Amino acid sequence: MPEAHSRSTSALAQAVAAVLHPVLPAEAGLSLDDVAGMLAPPRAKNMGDLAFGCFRLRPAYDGAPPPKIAAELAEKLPTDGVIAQAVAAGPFLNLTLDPGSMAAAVLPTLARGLGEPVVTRDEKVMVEYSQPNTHKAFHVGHMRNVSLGDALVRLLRAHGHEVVAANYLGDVGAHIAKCLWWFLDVLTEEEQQPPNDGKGEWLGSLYAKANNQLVDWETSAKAGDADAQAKLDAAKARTTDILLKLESRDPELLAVWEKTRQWSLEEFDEIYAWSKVVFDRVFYESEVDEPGLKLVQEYLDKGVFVESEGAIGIFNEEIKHMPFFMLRKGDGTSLYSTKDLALANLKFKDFAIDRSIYVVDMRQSDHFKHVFLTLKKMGFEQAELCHHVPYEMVELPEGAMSTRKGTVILFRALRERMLGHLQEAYLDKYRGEWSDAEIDETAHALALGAIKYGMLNRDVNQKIVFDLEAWMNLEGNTGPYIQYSAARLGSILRKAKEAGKVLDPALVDNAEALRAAGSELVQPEERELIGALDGLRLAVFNAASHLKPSLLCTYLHSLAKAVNRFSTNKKCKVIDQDGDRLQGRLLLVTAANEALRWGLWQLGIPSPQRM
RNA sequence: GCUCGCAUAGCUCAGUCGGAUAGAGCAACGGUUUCCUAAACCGUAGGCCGCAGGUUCGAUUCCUGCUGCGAGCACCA
Repeated sequence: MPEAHSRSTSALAQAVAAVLHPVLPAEAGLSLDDVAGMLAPPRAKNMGDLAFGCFRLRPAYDGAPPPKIAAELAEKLPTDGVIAQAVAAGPFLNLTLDPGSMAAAVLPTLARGLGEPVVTRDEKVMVEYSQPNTHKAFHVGHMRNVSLGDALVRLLRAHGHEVVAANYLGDVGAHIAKCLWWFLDVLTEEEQQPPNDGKGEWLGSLYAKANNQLVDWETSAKAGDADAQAKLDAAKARTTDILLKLESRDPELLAVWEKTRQWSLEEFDEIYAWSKVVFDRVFYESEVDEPGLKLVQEYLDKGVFVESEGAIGIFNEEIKHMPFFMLRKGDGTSLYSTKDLALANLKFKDFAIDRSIYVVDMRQSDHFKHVFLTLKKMGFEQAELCHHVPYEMVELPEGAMSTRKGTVILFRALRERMLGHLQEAYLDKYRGEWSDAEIDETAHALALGAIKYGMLNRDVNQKIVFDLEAWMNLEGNTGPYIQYSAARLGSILRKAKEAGKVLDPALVDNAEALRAAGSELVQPEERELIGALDGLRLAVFNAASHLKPSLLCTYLHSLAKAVNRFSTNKKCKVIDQDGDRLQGRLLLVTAANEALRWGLWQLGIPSPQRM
């Protein structure tokens, strides 16, 4: 029976609910799942494994106070199965569970391996993310979007959806015109040669120079500088000329555009490969600019769109503070908005999706409200199925990133600095002992852990202040901390195997043996770890259904803490055990190792075997 | 001005459906290694959950108003 790796209730809660539910009065009207959903870990560890709040039972008990209900339930509850002890504590019923039952309920599914996602839901979802512009630099800010979009793709798949991961590259538009203006009119033929390495970044620097020059001229012109005004006007005329030629596919310009665009695309491919991000479909703005303009003309003729100050657009009065949504510029060229109309159409037509998610920063919230509203007014009913996932910006300690001020951290510099630091601080000590390839691979995995976890471990509507030094510290609540706790578990399994001690593969399917092995897991750290592992599916469920990977981050950090408490405690050693206790601990370590690695991978973070 | 977001420990942040004594990380102080990885673990200290009302048996959580910070608001994407 295929099953998505996410559930709204945990395995332990379900096992307990099966015993608790029959004891509750039918008048309470609670289903088995309701009861399971009301069970949660108690406030403090010494209160037991699960707690049941009796507040909602009040009406069924003629309004009796919850503490009295809890006391009554504690009396009635059978304690010879999964529930070993039931104690009323105020309005709560605190339950201590039988170790063998806990282990049997939680560990086998994890120890078997969670594997690849299975489609269990009807809703097919497209997640569009990344959307970098060609001819512009790729920097840390873009990494938040990539990390977030990729994690959402993975989480929705784990949640049981069929997902189309889509990218949408900005390969046409005003920024291209500015870059090509600089490239063609300012650079000499000799200067037009890009470096062998980092062609895309080099192109981005040309765009930055062009843009800075235009801003400078504009500033001077406003201050009354006639010369600057003349230069600005000329440049603007030229960029418009380039833009028009680009949209009409002028052969000469097209050749330059194709050549330079390719430099950026190659760099993006390299970045995505390093980031372990894969797209099922890449859309290009260049494939929707013409269809977009056609749509604008069509709906202008139909009277849905109107002309205003030379531009074409629509007045969406629903958005009071800025009702006019421009769809075609006065010079006849297209805008981001123009292309978004055609793109939405294309997505639904080509992929038969049921839901379309746009991962784009929060500043575009009004834009997408306009897009979806406009689509609806055009009679495109599927606009209802479009959904913008906004997120806050990434800033530097000294303030917002600015290409102009040169304060951006470009991707390549970020990568090199992280890899260099990780090797020097943690991995160089293994030189000679490990192969260079393994050291490189481990540094790569840790760098991904640091940057992705850093970007994801924060609610989407919180700003991130990116402090490279702090993130490279790798202490505390970080990706590498979680990777480290998994590596330790891997190390335990590896050393146990060397000592000839392995998990009996038949154990996970043998109820009797499971109970016997599980009953040995009585140390507080072991019980706590089983309880923590029980939360994995719920964490994935919440992260996927709320589209918030940060929820999984928070869970994995608490799981890693439980793992490290177990690994550190000498009373929980594995290798010096035998028999049922050895099997119980091997089962626990195997399950925890799988949970951590699988959980991290749902965030796009690989786990090194050792570190 | 209008719209949206944020405000919780010294700093950076969690806090599921409104429920027990509001939790982590960093920084500070003290402790743990005859080592299944000290990138770890344990302990101490640290709080007007921005302010004022409202709803509720119960509010950090929901509602209203206010204050502070940030972002967006016509030819950029």
